[in-house]
Amino acid sequence: MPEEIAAGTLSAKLNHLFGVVRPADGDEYTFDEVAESIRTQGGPTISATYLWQLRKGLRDNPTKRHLEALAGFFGVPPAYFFDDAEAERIDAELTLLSAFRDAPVRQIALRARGLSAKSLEAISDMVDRVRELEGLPEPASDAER
Amino acid sequence: MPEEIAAGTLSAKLNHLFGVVRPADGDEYTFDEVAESIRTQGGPTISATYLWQLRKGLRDNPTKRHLEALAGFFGVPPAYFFDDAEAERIDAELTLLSAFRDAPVRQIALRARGLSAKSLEAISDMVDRVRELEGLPEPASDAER
DNA sequence: CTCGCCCATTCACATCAGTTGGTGAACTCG
DNA sequence: CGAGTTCACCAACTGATGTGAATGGGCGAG
Repeated sequence: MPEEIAAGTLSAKLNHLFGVVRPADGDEYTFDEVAESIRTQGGPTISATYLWQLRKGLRDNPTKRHLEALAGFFGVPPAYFFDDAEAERIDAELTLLSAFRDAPVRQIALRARGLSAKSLEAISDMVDRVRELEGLPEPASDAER
Repeated sequence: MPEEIAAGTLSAKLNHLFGVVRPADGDEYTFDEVAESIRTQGGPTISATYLWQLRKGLRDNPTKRHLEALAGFFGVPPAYFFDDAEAERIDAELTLLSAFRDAPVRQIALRARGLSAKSLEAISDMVDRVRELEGLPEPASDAER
């Protein structure tokens, strides 16, 4: 039985990339080839062994420069290695962004800035009550994670 | 004279983020606060000292997990630290978003979403009145351009 | 002024990211 | 069949990343 690889891990992503981006002749890139290619294309040194460790999941948590190099080689944005883990957070971000496109909401937020904690709390309560009055559902809290 | 910081470096970006995303009372986050906050919000441990080193540019090349944590704290996608173009684009939004960075304010904004125009107006008026009560100046209108 | 606190900065050190130098299995070509 | 290559895989080590504990400056309270 092949070793389990949890989805969304760096290991899984690298594995996928190796499978998908291949040299002209059909077979997967070899660890040495990738290492060599990265080095010659001006990237940082990266050992074939280390590539193997990353793909196997023995090492996760590479540094910024190595992530850049890997992303560069496989032709994906560096975000590719983060997205899944950060998907939720980015979603939250998008929710925020869409909220502030609503002009009146934005205006309120801008003006609420700098108010005392007490006042903010009062206003927050009031918004909730009005929300209830208008029959809107509980909004997704922005806390968590 | 302040030390030169080359544009586009991690140092520069962090520096910018510190300047832009601030706690409720106007001053910048302290290194301890950031470290503490990241830790309590389930992130990896990160020392105040290390944050300082990164900001100062004495260390670049943090690991994946630390990048995730930093991005998470400042509310930017991890790509912010990689792609310069992306960083600029996000910066533009960030300025506006800075109002929402203040957790309570953000909460209000999220909950105000979807309310009727009438309710929004009422709340807006209320905010203005409280603002006046607390002796805050007229906020910069977010109108136009 | 002086005590206490908070904060940036410094430095000595520990931990873990990343490398070096292997072993053997599989595959090629005499 | 061997001798030579090439590859995944392993393990012991090196050094950069990241930490903790100490230093010193700034600032408000008493």
